[in-house]
Amino acid sequence: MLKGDLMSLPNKSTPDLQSCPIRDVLDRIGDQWSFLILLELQDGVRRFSELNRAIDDVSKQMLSRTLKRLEQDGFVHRQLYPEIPPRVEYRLTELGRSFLVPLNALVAWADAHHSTIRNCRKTYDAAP
Amino acid sequence: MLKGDLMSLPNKSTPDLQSCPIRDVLDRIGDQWSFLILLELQDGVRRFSELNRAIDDVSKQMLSRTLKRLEQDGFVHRQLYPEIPPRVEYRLTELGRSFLVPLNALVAWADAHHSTIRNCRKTYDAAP
DNA sequence: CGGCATCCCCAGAGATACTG
DNA sequence: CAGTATCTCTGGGGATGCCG
Repeated sequence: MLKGDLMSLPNKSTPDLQSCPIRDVLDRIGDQWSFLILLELQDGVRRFSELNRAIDDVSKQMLSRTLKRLEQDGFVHRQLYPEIPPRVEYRLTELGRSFLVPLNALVAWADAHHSTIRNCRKTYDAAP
Repeated sequence: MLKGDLMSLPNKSTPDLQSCPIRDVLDRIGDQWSFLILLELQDGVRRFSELNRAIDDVSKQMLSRTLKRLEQDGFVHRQLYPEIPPRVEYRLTELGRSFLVPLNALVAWADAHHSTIRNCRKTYDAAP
């Protein structure tokens, strides 16, 4: 039952975080914006400003940084049209699309269990 | 295709992060330790010190804080045995176990695509 | 329009020490 | 053993402004 995968989690004797797949991946896309961008791109191509508007509480600074990292890791493809004014389009790569599967599973789980979690918090906080 | 779920992602007009399930959930378990703890607990009951040893680069400070949050959110059950010296056992709740499904999907994905990602980074960084 | 550079600031992680 | 308390400090994110 994923024993093999878990064995590749050994924090023991592997001070290098990069060597642990899940830690390496989550350190990159576990931030506040990455997954929102990926979800936004799942419907197709988006321009920078479109993403900025779609995720309305992200600054263009963070959007820029996050997109660059996603591009760097191969989740996203960046296409520049050298027009004036410049136009840039972002789309998911094959890798990025494949990531949508586990990501959407997570979204579905969160959606299904959110109210339960919120109730747990209330109960917990109500206790002395 | 999960359109319904995506519509519940609207950052627009919902300044309250709590109201977005996936953001709320990921803000809590998207940190560096939560998912490692959950994975460690999937094999059964663990004592505090066992977790501390299993995840060898977590401080007991952070382990304690993270466990408390996981308990608060209902992922983990904490059982105190009032002995001397004290003994505390942690185990997954039903909710916690259900979360293992999407989590393990993510682990499997990371495991399968980690080398691809690392190659992408190299290629990207090599480019001028 | 897209995106860096710069400055600032604070939540959060580490270190250390103490307690039931 | 299983935490909590306090302090410190850093790095990641916001705000602002400039550039091609």
